[in-house]
Amino acid sequence: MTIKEVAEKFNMTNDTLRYYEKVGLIGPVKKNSSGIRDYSDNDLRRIEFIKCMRSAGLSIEILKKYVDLYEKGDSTKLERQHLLEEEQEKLEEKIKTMTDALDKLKYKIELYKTDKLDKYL
Amino acid sequence: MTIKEVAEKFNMTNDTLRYYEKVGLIGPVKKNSSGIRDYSDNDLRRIEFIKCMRSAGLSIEILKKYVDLYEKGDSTKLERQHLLEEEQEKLEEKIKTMTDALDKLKYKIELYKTDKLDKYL
DNA sequence: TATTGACTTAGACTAGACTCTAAATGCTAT
DNA sequence: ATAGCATTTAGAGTCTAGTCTAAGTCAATA
Repeated sequence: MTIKEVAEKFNMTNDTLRYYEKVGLIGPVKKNSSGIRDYSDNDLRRIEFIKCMRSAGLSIEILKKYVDLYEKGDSTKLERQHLLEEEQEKLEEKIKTMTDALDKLKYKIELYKTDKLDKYL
Repeated sequence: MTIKEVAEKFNMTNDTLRYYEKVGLIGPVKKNSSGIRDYSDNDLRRIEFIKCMRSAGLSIEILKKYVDLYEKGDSTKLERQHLLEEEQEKLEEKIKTMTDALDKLKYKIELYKTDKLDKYL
């Protein structure tokens, strides 16, 4: 699969794909005889995972750490699990924060709708 | 209230408070005779709102737009409501995205825990 | 064969949101 | 009154995560 096809499939840019490869989140992707990337199914699986985690706000740094551990082999399984568990906690907290803000936002909108808005911002 | 007290109360830095004031999210905050900020209750209310919305990911740009509309008076009520409704939608989508990612993360952790991990990242 | 368009690289640039620095002034305690 | 810490300003610097540019290569088409 070409970079363009992958980019379209996952709704991201060619630049971002090359950038992820450069920082070591994916690949190195195989190139054909004339130097053009040809993404494998395994590459696609990784990209999907990375994309999903990035969209949830996991940093490139933490994902890189996870990928590096994975590359080191089975001996890092427990460490990888712990890393993911930490990110799970952070994510749960973030979702909680956002849900609280959403509730406040909804309440304020309700004040607008019922014209019970007070004099403050 | 001094900038330091406000910063502590809301767990942010003096710099951030001055920055928010510079870009027009709050204030201008009153200064005492020797030029030092003295935050009013109204300032605090604003800061709390801004802080909450920022923590949910609303951009400074959009919050500035909201504040500017507020400053223009009652004639902008409907526009403000619409702005908030749009942000509500975005926020709901973001929470959904994050919840989906969280589910995948939990599933992967479960694979680690039960040692059913497949050979992929 | 010439052009067009996709791909490649290295490296510069950008946006957003702070965060820090320097130099000046002010407040408090000794 | 002097030290030592907090505050002020303008403006520079930082960090993250891309995004863009320039210069070059390659394959397919007119």
